[in-house]
Amino acid sequence: MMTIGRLAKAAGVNLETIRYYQKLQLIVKPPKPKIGYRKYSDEVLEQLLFIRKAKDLGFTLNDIRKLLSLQDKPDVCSEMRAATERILEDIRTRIHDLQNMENTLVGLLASCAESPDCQILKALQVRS
Amino acid sequence: MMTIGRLAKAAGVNLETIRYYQKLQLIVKPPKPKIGYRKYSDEVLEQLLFIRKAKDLGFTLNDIRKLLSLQDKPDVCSEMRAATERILEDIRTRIHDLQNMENTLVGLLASCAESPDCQILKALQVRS
DNA sequence: CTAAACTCTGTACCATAGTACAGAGTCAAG
DNA sequence: CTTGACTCTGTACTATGGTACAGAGTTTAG
Repeated sequence: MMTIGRLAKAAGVNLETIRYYQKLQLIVKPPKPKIGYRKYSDEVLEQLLFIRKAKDLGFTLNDIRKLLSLQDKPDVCSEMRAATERILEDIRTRIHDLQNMENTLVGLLASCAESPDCQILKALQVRS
Repeated sequence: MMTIGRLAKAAGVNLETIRYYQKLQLIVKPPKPKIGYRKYSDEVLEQLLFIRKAKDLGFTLNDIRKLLSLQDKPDVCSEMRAATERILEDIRTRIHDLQNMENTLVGLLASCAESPDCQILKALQVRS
């Protein structure tokens, strides 16, 4: 059991971020004793580390809230797979969009090298 | 010359978006006559269409402000190339990061298919 | 026992890219 | 000449993911 400052250090996140996650219902806010500070268990620490890992994998906080809620359900695995597949789909779409942009920009740079006029500017301009 | 409502329709953007771009100094806010409404030229319309195209290519509004300011400079082409190359770099980094996420998620889904336990959950959890 | 360090609560602020709305002024059609 | 549509100004709100800070209460080390 620890106070919020130690929890933040242990999890490697900003103290304010923990309060923010509490507001978003990602983690539970332990009841405040009449006198003294809230106490946090190792379970909350593990949840914070879970959140960090999931974030690194591209899950949004909204995704993560769902993932955390799934952990208590009986059919965890299939729901987890579904959530993961949805996120994978999304990541692939983003990659595809970015590759389209990449190709367009590469084409613009190539045409720019061949001509004295600024082809990039021309491509963006309506009157040209 | 047209009023802001017609300009918005012609450019295919929300009227409030035009005011927002004015606030960000992306486009010039014409002086308000003592009586009557502001008048917008075709030049502003072209700038709005320019902004839309540049946004589709992945330029941020901040990038676009710089691009618009470059149009008046003598050495447009080289500055335009530099800006474009910078954005291309950025897009490639983003693609790379997303591909890493994609690989990790694909690996998780594959391991999940082989085991009755939820490998995705295990991968995210600290205690496991 | 006192003072520094920490916590609690509430609120405001950052970037990004807008959207919405109130209240006052103005324009245009019937 | 009135009424509905449009514009102007300023401010607040949306989502996302936080960060910062004031002022009050609490804990802990010296």
